[in-house]
Amino acid sequence: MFSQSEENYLKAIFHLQQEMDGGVSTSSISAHLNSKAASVTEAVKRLAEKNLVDYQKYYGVQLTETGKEHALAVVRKHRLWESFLVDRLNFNWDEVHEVAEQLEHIKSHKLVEELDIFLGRPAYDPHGDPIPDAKGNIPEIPKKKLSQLQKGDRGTCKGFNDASSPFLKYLAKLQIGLGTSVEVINIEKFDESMTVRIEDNEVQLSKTATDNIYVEQ
Amino acid sequence: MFSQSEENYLKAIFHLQQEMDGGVSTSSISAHLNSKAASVTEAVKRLAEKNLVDYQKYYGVQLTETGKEHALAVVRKHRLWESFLVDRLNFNWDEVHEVAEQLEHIKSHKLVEELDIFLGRPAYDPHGDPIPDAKGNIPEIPKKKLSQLQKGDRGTCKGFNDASSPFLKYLAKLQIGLGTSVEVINIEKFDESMTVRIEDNEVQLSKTATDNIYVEQ
DNA sequence: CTCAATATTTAGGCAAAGCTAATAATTTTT
DNA sequence: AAAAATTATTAGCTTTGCCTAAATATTGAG
Ligand SMILES: [Mn+2]
Ligand SMILES: [Mn+2]
Ligand SMILES: [Mn+2]
Ligand SMILES: [Mn+2]
Repeated sequence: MFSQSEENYLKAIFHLQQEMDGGVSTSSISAHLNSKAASVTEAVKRLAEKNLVDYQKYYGVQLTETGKEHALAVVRKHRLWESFLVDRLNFNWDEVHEVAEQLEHIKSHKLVEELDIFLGRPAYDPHGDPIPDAKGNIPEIPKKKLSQLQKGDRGTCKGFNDASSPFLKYLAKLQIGLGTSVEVINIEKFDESMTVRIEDNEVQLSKTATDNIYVEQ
Repeated sequence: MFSQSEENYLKAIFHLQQEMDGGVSTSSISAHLNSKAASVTEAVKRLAEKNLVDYQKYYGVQLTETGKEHALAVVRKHRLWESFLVDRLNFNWDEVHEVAEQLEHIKSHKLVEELDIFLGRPAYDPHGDPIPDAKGNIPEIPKKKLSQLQKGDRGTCKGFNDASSPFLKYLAKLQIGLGTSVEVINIEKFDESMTVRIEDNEVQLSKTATDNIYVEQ
């Protein structure tokens, strides 16, 4: 039906439009996918041709209903496969993303459904991200970044925005994972870096790091 | 490393060279992959460039050592995934081939090894085909076609040459599966069709069918 | 409000993979 | 041993998807 490349664009646009409002810009897509802006322009033209996105020259793209449905189906597959790899095949949570990037493009309705059943219809993937159901419903949890907390606030880690292996390994080293309790001890004015308490240790986190950690207060 | 298309060619050549001796012809590859001879010629030139096959114009191709290793790795993945689909995800044996055609191209050494362990290192896939081990070793079982048996001979089904859904459904209807005992009751001279006994029933099988059923006497 | 900086699109290339039609080599038939 | 039939290769075109460099539109600073 759709090519891997097309699916990657749909997924990227889906994720980006959660963050921004209005159209998703050519440059944000190209940054997200490590490609060049010119390639993105060409790609979104093809997607618009197929009615998967609305595209206004110079003003970015937005997914159509069909485009969003398909993007959600890809996200569902990605997260189900990540769950499979961690829960059944002894992968670490920092090893699954690249493989899931490939597996998410396998086309078989039955495969997705049976995998879902086999895994016991999980609601969240190993990184704490919600898994859309077969109809594309996804629990809209209001996400708060750790960087948004104030001095003295406490919270529990609910997810991470960067699925890269280096970041996840870094978190593991600091003993930060899903469900970890954190307390903001101090925030440096000049670089917004944070001192947080995790169990009995105090650790320093850069703004870059705290921007990528989601918490629930 | 290698593209899906390249892997499909390697696998096709591997299977074809088991049957013929000497070089594998352009036309046999194109028939196997449902493509045109001209496309095959171009593809084998690219494969030869990468030292995956030896190619002599007009005289077909043969896999190099590297080419064979890679082909076996793809066959290993195909058969492991088929086993996974049938053993763990409730697929029927006639539904798995198309999906495995996609899954066999997923690139992750760890994934293959963990899947193998998860499945209990199976030796055969759901169709009775042997699964190569991580080093590419594959038990060379001497295959005999049902069509090669004589009147009065008995045998046990060990595998099938055609993995297509229609053929496998046909076999299921006749109650023929792996391990089924058959006895040759009669062979028609003019079309080589066979009457065989399966349990207490006698069924008629065309030469086309008996050519695709492997037995052990 | 104008001009420079930034973002985006267009133009022009390239490689992979496929196709059809034309050509050339091999094999089979007379 | 030719001629005919079959098989394989080459030539020329197409689409997808990506790139760089050039052109153009938008935006933001003064
Ligand atoms: Mn991921
Ligand atoms: Mn994830
Ligand atoms: Mn198969
Ligand atoms: Mn099989």
